[in-house]
Amino acid sequence: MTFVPEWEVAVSHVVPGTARNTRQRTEVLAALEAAAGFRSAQQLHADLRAGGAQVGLTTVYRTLQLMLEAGEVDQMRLPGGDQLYRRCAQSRHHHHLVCRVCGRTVELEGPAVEAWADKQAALNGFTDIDHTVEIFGTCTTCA
Amino acid sequence: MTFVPEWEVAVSHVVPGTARNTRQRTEVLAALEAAAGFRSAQQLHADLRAGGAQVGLTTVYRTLQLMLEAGEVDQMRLPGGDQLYRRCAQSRHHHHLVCRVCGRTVELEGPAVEAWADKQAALNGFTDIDHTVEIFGTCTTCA
DNA sequence: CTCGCTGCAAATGGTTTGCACGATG
DNA sequence: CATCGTGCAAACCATTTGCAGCGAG
Repeated sequence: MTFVPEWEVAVSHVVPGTARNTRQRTEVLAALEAAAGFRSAQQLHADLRAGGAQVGLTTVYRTLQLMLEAGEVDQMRLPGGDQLYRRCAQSRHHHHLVCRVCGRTVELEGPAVEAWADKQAALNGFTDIDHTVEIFGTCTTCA
Repeated sequence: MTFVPEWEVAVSHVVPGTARNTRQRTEVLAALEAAAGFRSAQQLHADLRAGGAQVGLTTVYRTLQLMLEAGEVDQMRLPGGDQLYRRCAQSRHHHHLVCRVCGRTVELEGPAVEAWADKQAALNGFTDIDHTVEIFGTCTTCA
C-alpha cells in the first residue's frame, strides 16, 4: 500500500481528479514539518532554496492554499498582516503562543476562553460565531 | 477655551510641531463617530464621498494612522486581512464582538481571558506579552 | 496520452511614499 | 510666513492569475 499524505486524500474529496504526488509538494511539506513554528510562504520559499530545493514561489503559495483547504495546516496573521502557516500536531480547535522573533510556537487549549466567547456572542444575539485568539511574545532563547 | 480633540493633544506629545485642526481631519473623525462599528480606510473614504465630503483617500489613511498612534482609535483585522478602524468608547484594553456582515460592534471586557493569556505565556517563559482576541458573528438584524 | 502541476511573468489591490501646492496657527 | 497637511501619481509588496510547457498516473 502506497503512502498518501492525509491532505492529498482530503483534496481528492473536493476535486474530481486525483491530487498528484510531486517532488515540490513533498518538499514544501517537509519544510513545514521542519519548522519549529509559523512561517510565511516567502519564508518557506527561502528555507527551501537555502536547503537546495528547487521550488517556485508560486508553487509554495498554491500548495499552502491547498493544504489549508484540506485542513492540514493552520493559518494565522501577524499583526502586520502577513499570513503564516504551520503544520500543527492537533487537528482539533486550539490557539497559539507565538514568538514574534523566531516564530516558535506553543499550541494551547483554553476551554474557558471558548466558553466565554460563545457566551458573549449569545448574550448579544450574534450567531454563526467564530473567534480568533492569539498570544504573541518573545521566547526565552530570543530574549 | 478652544475645543481640541484628545487625539490631537496626544499627537502633539509625539511631534514637536502642533497638530493642525483641518477640515479633513474633522470629517474623518465625524465619519468614524457616525459608524456603528469597524470600517476600513476605503469604506470611510466612500462614506465621506457619499456624504458629499471632499477628502482624499491618502488623507484618510494618514489620519487613521495618526489617530491610531495617538490611541484614539482601535484597529483590527478581518480574517481576510483588511484592516479596520473604530472609535471606541473605552480607552482601556478591551476586545470586540463584530458582525461580519455590517461591522456593528459590541465592546467586551474579559479579565479572565487576559489572565489566562498572561499565565500561558509565563508558563512557557515568554515575555513582552501581547494578545488579540476577536469574536465574529452575524448580528440579529443581519441574520 | 491526459490532465493536473509548475514556474515565469504579468496583473492585482490595499497601503505607503514623493513631491509640489494649499492652508493653518 | 514657517510648517504642516493635502492630494495626485507613482511606488510597494505580498499574493494571485494567465499561460505554455512538464510530468505523474
